[in-house]
Amino acid sequence: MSTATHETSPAERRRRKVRDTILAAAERVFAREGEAGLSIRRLADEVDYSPAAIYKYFRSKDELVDELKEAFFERILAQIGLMRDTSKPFPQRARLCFAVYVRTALEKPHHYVAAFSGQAPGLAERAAQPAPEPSKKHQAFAEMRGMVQEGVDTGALRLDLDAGDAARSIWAALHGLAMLMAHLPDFPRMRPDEPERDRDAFIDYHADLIARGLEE
Amino acid sequence: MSTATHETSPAERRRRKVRDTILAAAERVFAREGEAGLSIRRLADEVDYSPAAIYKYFRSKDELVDELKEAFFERILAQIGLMRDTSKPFPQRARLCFAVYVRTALEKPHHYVAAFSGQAPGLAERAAQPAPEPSKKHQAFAEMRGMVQEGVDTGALRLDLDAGDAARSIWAALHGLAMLMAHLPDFPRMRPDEPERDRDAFIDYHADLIARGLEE
DNA sequence: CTCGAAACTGAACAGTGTTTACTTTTTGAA
DNA sequence: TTCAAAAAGTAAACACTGTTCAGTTTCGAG
Repeated sequence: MSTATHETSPAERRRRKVRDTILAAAERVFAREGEAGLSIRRLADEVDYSPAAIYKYFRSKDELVDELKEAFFERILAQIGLMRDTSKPFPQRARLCFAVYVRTALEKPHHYVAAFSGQAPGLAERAAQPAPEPSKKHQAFAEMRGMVQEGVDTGALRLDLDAGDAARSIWAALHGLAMLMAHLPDFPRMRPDEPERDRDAFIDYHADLIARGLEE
Repeated sequence: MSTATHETSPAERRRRKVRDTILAAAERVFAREGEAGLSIRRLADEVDYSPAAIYKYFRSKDELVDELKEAFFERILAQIGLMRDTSKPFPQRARLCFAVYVRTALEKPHHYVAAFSGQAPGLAERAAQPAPEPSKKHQAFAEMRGMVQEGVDTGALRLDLDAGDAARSIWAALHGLAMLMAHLPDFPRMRPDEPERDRDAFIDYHADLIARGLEE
């Protein structure tokens, strides 16, 4: 190192730029066609490199895709974070927060589904890192728990609630709707002969039902 | 046809037997290793046929796997059906039914996850069949709706509930827990430093929270 | 026994993620 | 400026995948 600060050498910056180009191209394809549509060869084509070149920037396809997923979950985290400091009263705020989670997840259904499809990082490679992931998922969970705790403390929610368990349950319920809607393109409608349904409205409905389970 | 009834000729029976053998082998592998671990070549090896032979019995791997998934969902349907005629009072019965859905789903996590992973049969091949699937999924949903309707009619649940919407919401909430637990091998626990958690107990907890949202 | 249909197979096609050996380019110091 | 070492990039191969096709073998009814 020549000067002083942990600077970025020109080479380093150039490298980072190429890496980002690859990542951006991958993001484009992935958003439209999901993991199935994203092949290394196609990606290499898109950025005008050889397939092998990709491996100079990412250890594997999984690692590359993981980065896309993490980035997306960071957005989910940010969006529900925005709800935290809203001035609305608690019951509304909670419902809004729930709905925002699902709505944001559905901005990129392929990303969201993929985030819960890869091998659970427990069976395959256990004891790899001692503290592998405070991953965005966990942060999103922590955010939920914080909100529940506030509700319990202020008396807006049942007093006998354990914030952790309640947050887990909430998360599961929201996750389910997100997954279902990501999978069934017009979910609230279940048969073709039913009338078209408003997805947004149903998300609110679901959020309300969850909130009710915590209140009373 | 020679005699009278829609009988099964020896050839037909032999064919069915081979088909079932393949299906059984596929089931074995799939239950242990999921769709990723089930390749046509490996399956062919397992049943001592050539890979091409499989295609005399199944149009594609997807069709084969679909049969495994449908069969499994039939079991889920049967299990929650058992709860219907239980003599327990409604609130308990509902909670039991919810829990049974999740527990049965987790008997074969790979099956359950795969059932919601294949392409949503809407974007790709629309207008293929007019009435493509009253699939077991829909029947399971219908079962839930029936239960909700009973609860509303007997006054055990809120009177303003739409049975259809409520059932959808319930399904989503249960689906979420099943998916989460299928993905995270020790779900209620989120960090390795937390104490081990009882999965079964948490399923009951979740079922209770859902039920509360419908009562009061 | 015969002949057509059904069962079955080996080989290939087009695709996948990944690795290896090799060439080209860039870089930092003498 | 020169020169060697390191980094960037690549063609070709490996070991897979689902699937198809041209054949061969087996079987069952007339």
